[in-house]
Amino acid sequence: MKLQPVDISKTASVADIVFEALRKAIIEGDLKDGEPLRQDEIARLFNTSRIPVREAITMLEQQGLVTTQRYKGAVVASIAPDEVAEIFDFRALVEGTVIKAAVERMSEESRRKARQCHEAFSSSTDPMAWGDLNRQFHYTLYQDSGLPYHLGIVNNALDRIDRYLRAQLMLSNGRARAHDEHLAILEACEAGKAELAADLTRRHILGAKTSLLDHLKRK
Amino acid sequence: MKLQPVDISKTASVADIVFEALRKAIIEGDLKDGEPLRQDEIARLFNTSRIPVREAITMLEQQGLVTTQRYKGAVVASIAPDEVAEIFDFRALVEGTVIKAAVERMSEESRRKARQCHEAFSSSTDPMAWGDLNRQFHYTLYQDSGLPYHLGIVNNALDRIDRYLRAQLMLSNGRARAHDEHLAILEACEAGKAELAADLTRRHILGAKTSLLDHLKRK
DNA sequence: ATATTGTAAATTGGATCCAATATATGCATA
DNA sequence: TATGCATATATTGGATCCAATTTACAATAT
Repeated sequence: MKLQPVDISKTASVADIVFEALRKAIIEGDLKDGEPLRQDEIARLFNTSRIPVREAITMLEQQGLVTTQRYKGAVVASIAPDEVAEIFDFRALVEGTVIKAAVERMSEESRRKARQCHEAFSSSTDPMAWGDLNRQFHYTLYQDSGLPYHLGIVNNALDRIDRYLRAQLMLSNGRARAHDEHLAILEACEAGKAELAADLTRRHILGAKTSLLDHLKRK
Repeated sequence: MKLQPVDISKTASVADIVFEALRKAIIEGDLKDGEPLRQDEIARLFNTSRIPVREAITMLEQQGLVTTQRYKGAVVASIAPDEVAEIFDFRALVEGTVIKAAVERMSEESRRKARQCHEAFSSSTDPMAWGDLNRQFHYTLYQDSGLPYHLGIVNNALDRIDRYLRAQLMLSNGRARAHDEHLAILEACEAGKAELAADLTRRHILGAKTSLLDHLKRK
């Protein structure tokens, strides 16, 4: 007998499913800043009761993706330019450290996968896919860092500003620039130059920050 | 008529109260690693139903303070030495950055309050109070950083290892050493030496890390 | 005695119901 | 018309109930 074992106790609850769906909708910008989340409406959409929906919403609140007021409900969290800037600074700090650790123990497999992501990013013509590919590229480079706690925090930070990152990529030369900078980072990783990769990553993130903030102010 | 206005819509729900109580119990070590959280039992303790308890538990899970398994329930999250080490590294990285920003804009008020905390820490004979005073001291020094996002993350990291920090303070010369290092940090802040304060803070945290890990291994 | 199976008790997940609060609507009045 | 008030409706928070699953335990077989 050969069976692929599945740990049932880790299967997703209804709340998990609702949470993931809402999270995706928020970070992809399908649910806009300040848009209210009606428990009843969501429950109907998912053919369930309000209980799992409420659970999903409290999860989202802990993640900072929605804000709730007692008896008024939850709205998609809006985020001030100041906080966007701070999160980019934070990312530069942490992701720099993470990639440095990762380069020193990066597997051949990860390098290959990263290059694949990079190529997919370059050749994709679907602006909606850019955000995913961009994120996947970075994540692949971080994977081998051996710093799961750092990675969790980085992922949460990325969730908070994903919408803006996507917007930034669609700016005039956002994607071309990302392409070039990604390539430089990738080459540093492949050459085993950890400190260089860290430096390029930091600059990559801070560059995206200024570019995005310029754009936000001009509007 | 003079009234202190209170925003009713921000008053705590039952779930918030339960959450805070459980959080406190976990970080102070009253609830031990791996100890199960029975919804029914907790609900009875707080004279409420299981619904707010469940909400509190999902909040704790998002904070990483408990882990849950479907249909099996929640237990206080245990934390491997590796992860303790990683969190200390993370703290050194972020808190160094935070205190550097804070020194450059620290108010007279905050400096005075920090010194008060330091003195209270020195003179307190209650080992249980040390943890609080230690944390309050650091937090006061970080307050003026203008980096609320960073502060939130740091607070969460502290929650995760608070138990171990308390243990570390009670080690042979843990408190004496903390006292000396705190004093050095405080003086650097008062002298406006931001980079020095950052460096001392990083070393303070990494020192606590090695001291604690040594202790964990010896056991 | 040990292992295995079946059943009862305990526990969690989800649905439904009620209470508390907020929002919208209509009416009266200046 | 604009303002204030009262009521109706909508929405969230919490309690209770039922279903799904796990855990404890007794009975049975080897």
